[in-house]
Amino acid sequence: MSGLTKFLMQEVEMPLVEIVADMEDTGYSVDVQFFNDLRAQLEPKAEKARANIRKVAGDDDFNPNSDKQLADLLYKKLQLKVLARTKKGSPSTTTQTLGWLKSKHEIILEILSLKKLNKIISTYCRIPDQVDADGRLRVEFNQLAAETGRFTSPSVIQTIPKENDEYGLRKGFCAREGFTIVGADFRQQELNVLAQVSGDKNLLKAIKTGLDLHGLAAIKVFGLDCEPNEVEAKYPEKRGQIKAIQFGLIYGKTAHGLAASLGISKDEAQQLIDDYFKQFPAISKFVSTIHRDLLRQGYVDDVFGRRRYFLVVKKKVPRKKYQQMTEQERELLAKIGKAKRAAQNFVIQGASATITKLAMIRCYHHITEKYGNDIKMILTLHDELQFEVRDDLVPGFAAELPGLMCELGLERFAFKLPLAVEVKAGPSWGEMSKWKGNEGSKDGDTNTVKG
DNA sequence: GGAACACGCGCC
DNA sequence: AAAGGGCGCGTGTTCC
Repeated sequence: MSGLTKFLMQEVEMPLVEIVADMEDTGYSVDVQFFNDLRAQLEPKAEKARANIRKVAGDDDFNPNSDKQLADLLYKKLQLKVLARTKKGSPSTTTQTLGWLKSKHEIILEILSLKKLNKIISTYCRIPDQVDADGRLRVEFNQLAAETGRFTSPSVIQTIPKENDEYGLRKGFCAREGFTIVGADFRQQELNVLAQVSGDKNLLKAIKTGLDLHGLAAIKVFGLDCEPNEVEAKYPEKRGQIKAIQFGLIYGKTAHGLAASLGISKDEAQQLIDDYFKQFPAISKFVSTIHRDLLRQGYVDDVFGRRRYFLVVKKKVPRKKYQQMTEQERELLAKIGKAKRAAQNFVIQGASATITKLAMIRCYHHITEKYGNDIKMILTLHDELQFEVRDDLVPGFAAELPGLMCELGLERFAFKLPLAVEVKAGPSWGEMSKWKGNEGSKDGDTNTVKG
């Protein structure tokens, strides 16, 4: 297997094999009635929306699922302004674009509603067909599909709308009689990883305080005069800008992209980034080191030794002005830009994925030794694990989880601070609430364990 | 008729 | 000049 060191192979991926097999075997208990009722409720709605759209299109065979037909309706028949295009140049029909257009014609809302209904009907209302006779849904968790080392799983798991979605789909995934779902997610896992692998003292200090990270960074960058936890209320736009920068670091966002998403000029966005890097110099250095290594080597390694190759960067870029480049040369330049962003993301996402995998191993062995089949791991989702726990064991296990997930022996990989997790429990995936097991400790430090 | 591709959606 | 990483999958379109 390429890109895997001895450590990753022997201490991470191989030990996970039996764990994944067990988790796949166990499955997730599903409320079949919930999804069947939902289908009965949503299908007439979708049918009505479809009929209304066809009336406006003036065509009984009009297919709203076809982006081509949709574009013809919006931009030819209704003469709406083309605000965005697809990669290949067709007029865009995405939810975002429709959102910009929704005041221009009443049918837009109907189209948006139908898109959502179709997705739920075709993806989630089909769950009952896949549920086994014992009422459990068993899916594959693919351990090595993602370049970054993350798990992948089918869309019903990986893209299920969040609990505040109007249809409450996560409520359909529940614990069986006498059991409770207990979940734990690493708090701001990727930002935490970024702080630790870059070694930025200021960001580490911010994490150590356990306060609002974006708020604290905003205070530093803008020199605000308030407490970190007050920033959200007092300077929401400033906090939003910092949040965009900090997530942009994880995704490799450029000044141009930041400008677009914040609605400011490119110069202002660049100034914001410069100001941020001034306060967090080690992060600045970290990012440029990644880019340098990528261009020199054609690959980058994360802190655990996971490697990702980007061989396109080894190709020669002609020293020409953009206007004088051929189509191919421009494409090459774009690909190298993409590789830089992906490499920057890889070292963070990859390390985060390994941490979650190590936590799974730790939890699994503890559970099997101590609880047998009374607690089962049932789900892994990027920065989160879920368990089905016999009701009477919930308090004890919830108290153990932070230690299990955060004491991973990461010191030898440059992790100086303990990670933190938040534990939740409830009757279903959609109805978990924060587990308050650490009465008395101050909010930000709850569930934090020395690692 | 089916494979391969493009697009779009929603999650972390 | 382009301009946010990683996915899975449903649907439509294109091509053989």
